[in-house]
Amino acid sequence: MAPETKSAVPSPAAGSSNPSSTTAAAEPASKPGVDFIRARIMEDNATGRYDGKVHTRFPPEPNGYLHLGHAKSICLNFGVAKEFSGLCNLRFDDTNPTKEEQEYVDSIREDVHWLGGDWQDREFYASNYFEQLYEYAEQLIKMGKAYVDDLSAEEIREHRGTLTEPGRESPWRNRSVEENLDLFRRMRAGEFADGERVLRAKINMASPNLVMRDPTIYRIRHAEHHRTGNTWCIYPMYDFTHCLSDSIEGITHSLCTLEFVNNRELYDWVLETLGVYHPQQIEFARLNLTYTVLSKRKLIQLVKEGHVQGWDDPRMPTLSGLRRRGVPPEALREFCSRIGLARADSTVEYSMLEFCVREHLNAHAARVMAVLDPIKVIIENYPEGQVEEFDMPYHPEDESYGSRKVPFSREIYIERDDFRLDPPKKYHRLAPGVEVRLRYAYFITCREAVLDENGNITELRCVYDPESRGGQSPDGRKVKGTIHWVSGAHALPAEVRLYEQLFSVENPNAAPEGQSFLDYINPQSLTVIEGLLEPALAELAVGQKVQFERLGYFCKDKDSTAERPVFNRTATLRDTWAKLEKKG
RNA sequence: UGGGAUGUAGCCAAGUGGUAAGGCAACGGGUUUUGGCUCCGUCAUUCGAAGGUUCGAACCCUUCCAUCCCAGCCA
Repeated sequence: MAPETKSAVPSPAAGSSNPSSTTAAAEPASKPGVDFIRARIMEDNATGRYDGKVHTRFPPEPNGYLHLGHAKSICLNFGVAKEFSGLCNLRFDDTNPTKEEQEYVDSIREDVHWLGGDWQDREFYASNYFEQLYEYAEQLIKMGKAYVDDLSAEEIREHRGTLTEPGRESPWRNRSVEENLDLFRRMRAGEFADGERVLRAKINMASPNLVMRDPTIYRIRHAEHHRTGNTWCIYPMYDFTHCLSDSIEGITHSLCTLEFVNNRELYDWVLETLGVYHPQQIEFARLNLTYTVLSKRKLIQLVKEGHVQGWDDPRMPTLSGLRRRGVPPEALREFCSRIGLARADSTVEYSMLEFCVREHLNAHAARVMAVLDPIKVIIENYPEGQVEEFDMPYHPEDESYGSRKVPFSREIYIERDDFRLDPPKKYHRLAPGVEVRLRYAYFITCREAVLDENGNITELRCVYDPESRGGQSPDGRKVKGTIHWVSGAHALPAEVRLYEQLFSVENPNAAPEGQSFLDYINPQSLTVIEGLLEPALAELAVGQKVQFERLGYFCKDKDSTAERPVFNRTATLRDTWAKLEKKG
């Protein structure tokens, strides 16, 4: 980008030779130490296990939108693959037709790509393997390692035993191979209704690990699958499908979250019993974040019950929500890198995410001026009808961002919070008799505040110092405050959406008996206001990110129209004055 | 009360027998035409607890405590 004056607001994407979508999910700015998974991969490479190959996969079920928790997994799986010159597949774990939809697979593809995951041509579906999986199931039956059970779901539960007592064997457990085969084939042929029979692995009803007490591996579901339509009426369960999908794809390291530790024994049993290629499952702690919920069930509820305006509501921790909010994918990758990877349950503070967002945007967002809570200022000694233009840089630390012209006139608007009739100690902004700098424009001194009958300030009368043009001190005198402004005659009205945490407590998941996380929804999570923007902002593209000086980072929303732009507040700037004032 | 997993600062997290990295947050200060950024400084005599082994223990042993996961024909 040429360092010249221009009118179009530069965007980080346009100013970078590396569009985010093509950089791998693997290049955070900070270099973390080696975590236990990478350590293990290095060890496997050293010992020649898997022939030095690294092949991972990101395996979402298309039953909802991806969120921050998935971001951790995406960065891990695609990151590890990239770091070790390996591959990472995108695999849809679509074995439950009643919960899955095409809309979700579309959003997942978009979100993974946006975050930087590149699966090239390796987009797979567990449903692609249905025939092969069926063959494996028959093989298990022939080995005497699986049987068709006529027990109802409830009866199976009763037979399973409890945490402390062993289970009991089903009366159908010892059917002949021939009978099992016949029954299983008839299950496939659609001769039975949903729930009438299941196929179970024959393992050990007394195992202390409940997962091993003859787990169901196929159930009957007369339902239309979003990919296979009505060709199947029996569907394999997760525990049977996942390990075999990993095996079929030649996965080396099957990374998943801690709640699957118990399932690993079954993962290994299936592959060992069938005698097929055996990847290793490694578990890590899932992500928890303060002030938010990251469970699919809860996110679905927020959407379906209308507590938010959709999966991409900017308050949602979904990737589409964060994207719309203005969070750059680079910030998310940096976040995932900074939170580390371990096996201890943990809850990361939201401030960690905010830091990553600000860190990236500070370096990559153009600075512009907007007044969100305007109060009119008349500059009494400025000639009526006169308009000047000030050249203002788009970025204080990066000349390549160029600059734009900003009009100035007799009537301007400043932030209501930048004036006090009776300023507290250490208040550096405007007050009666006090001089401040209008950023890149002039020094002004407040002469008088005009109040209405209720005592509300309606306008400020000020005078300016013509010698201070550009905001330079004419005689070396200092002003303590510099405030932003917008010319009244040139201001561009806009809808601005100010977001706060969706929940007002650190852990909305910890609702006591009889209450729910919904009771903690922050009623002020969204405030819509009318703001005034400097005219250069008329040309922003949807999705473009800027800093409104002294206020925060904002992103132009897709709801914008030609007449009326809409902005989402991505994050505020750090505000040490607010902190100071609060302390008194 | 069965099995599994995990406990290092307010929050993440290194550390794997030689005397507690780093980051976030917080706090103090310098700088500043964003009360932003940035820079400098402070922040664990102690690693869930108690015993033991050792010249030496967050790391090894024993016991105890706490938290999380598992009784779907969900993933």
